[in-house]
Amino acid sequence: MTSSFSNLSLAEPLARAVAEMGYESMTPIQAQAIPVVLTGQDVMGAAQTGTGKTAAFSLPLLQRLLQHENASTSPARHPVRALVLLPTRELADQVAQQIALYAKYTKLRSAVVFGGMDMKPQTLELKKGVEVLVATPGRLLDHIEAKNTVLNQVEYVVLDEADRMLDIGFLPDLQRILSHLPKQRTTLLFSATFSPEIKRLASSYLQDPITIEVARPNQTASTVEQRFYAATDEDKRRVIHQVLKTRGIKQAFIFVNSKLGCGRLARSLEREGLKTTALHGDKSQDERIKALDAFKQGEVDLLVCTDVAARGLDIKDVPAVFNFDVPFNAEDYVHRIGRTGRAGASGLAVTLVSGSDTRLVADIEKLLKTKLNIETLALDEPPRTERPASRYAEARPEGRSERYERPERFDRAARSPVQRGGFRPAMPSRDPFFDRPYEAPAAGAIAQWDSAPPNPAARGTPSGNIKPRRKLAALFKPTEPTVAPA
DNA sequence: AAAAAAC
Repeated sequence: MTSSFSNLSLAEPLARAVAEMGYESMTPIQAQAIPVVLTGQDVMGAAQTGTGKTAAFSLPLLQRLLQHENASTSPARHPVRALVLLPTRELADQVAQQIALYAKYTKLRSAVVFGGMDMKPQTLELKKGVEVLVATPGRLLDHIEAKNTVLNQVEYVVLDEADRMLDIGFLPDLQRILSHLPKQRTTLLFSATFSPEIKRLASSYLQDPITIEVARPNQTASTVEQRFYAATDEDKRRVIHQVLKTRGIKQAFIFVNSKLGCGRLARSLEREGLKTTALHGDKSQDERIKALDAFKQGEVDLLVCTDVAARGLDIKDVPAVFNFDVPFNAEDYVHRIGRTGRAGASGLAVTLVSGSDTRLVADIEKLLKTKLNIETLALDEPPRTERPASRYAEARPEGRSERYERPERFDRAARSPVQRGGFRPAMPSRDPFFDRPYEAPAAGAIAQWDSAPPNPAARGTPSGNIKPRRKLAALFKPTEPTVAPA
């Protein structure tokens, strides 16, 4: 059985677009999903991203839209007939661009709506009418409420990254959207991971679904080398430096668990001489686009990001992924490291494990059904650096006061930084990072606590800016063994 | 312990 696109008997405009894009043989997910989607049945598909999933559902979807005219409306109107929902703006954009390419020789119109952008251009497009609408949930609900679009003619719904769309954070929005759709419709769910709960929940949205599993669900690509290194929070950056150096890695994603930590880590790494940018959901859409672009263009080497970038982003040839923080959900681990080793390329995934993360690693072991070995990396002695006497001594012109050093001030009314007639000082790192003498951990040791201040009284700061760490005494108290009731 | 998605 040859699985080539030319055997599919796609409608001429679709076949032309596919040929033009250089597609010849189908990927496994395409070979399996396309015939099923063409029948119009519901689908639950487990497939790694980067395997041609978007084409796998959108080509047969477009084919069906072309085959079956919508009888209930005049051809002059363009009701939304297919709705594709995604959990992040970047993904929505990416999928919409692909669909637009596939549909470019058809008369079908497509559009994408997501937040962080002006409503008006989106509204205009929706009012002109589109057959295929790609969206993130929040903004779509906005448009529904503003009556910019009506979804009562929708024949096909696709939930991409379905496990995320069905998770508790998205579910209310999703249910509201689905309540606007006809009950009689085809529903397609795709994800690389399906937890048992999500599977159960998903099946309540599907009618007699066909299950497609091209790779075992919840699996990682075999081309990705997975490493787990024990490291305290302090040592984590040093491990990153060293792995980048010894492996000769040029570019990497570095995942963290919080937006705050994301900005902080990016700044630290930048100070340490690595070209770094940060990507997280508190950045403006403009900044998000710029960060991703800079990474794609190779202008920066490291993209420090939250799970906003964990799923589906199609960036070619990312040689490595670091988990600076172990993800809270084991499923997210699978998605994160799926950013590397795509389409058969080899990749490296390094997860940095501190003492409090062992539980999370155990969760990953359970999900992957694999024993994971936590190693200790012998770190090189860090180079000693010469410090100027004062932090800004080199940059401060003679006779200028220390107060002159802040280069810009923020104008609240104008919502923008105001340049002062100053200079941007060269900022030597104050970070003890490079200067700290290194103590090699015992083989197999896991850091017991991350940089706990030696003196409990020193926790917090007078300004109260820094929250005290967890109550250390409680952590070290021996726990009573629990006895099962008789 | 968090992130994402609307203004």
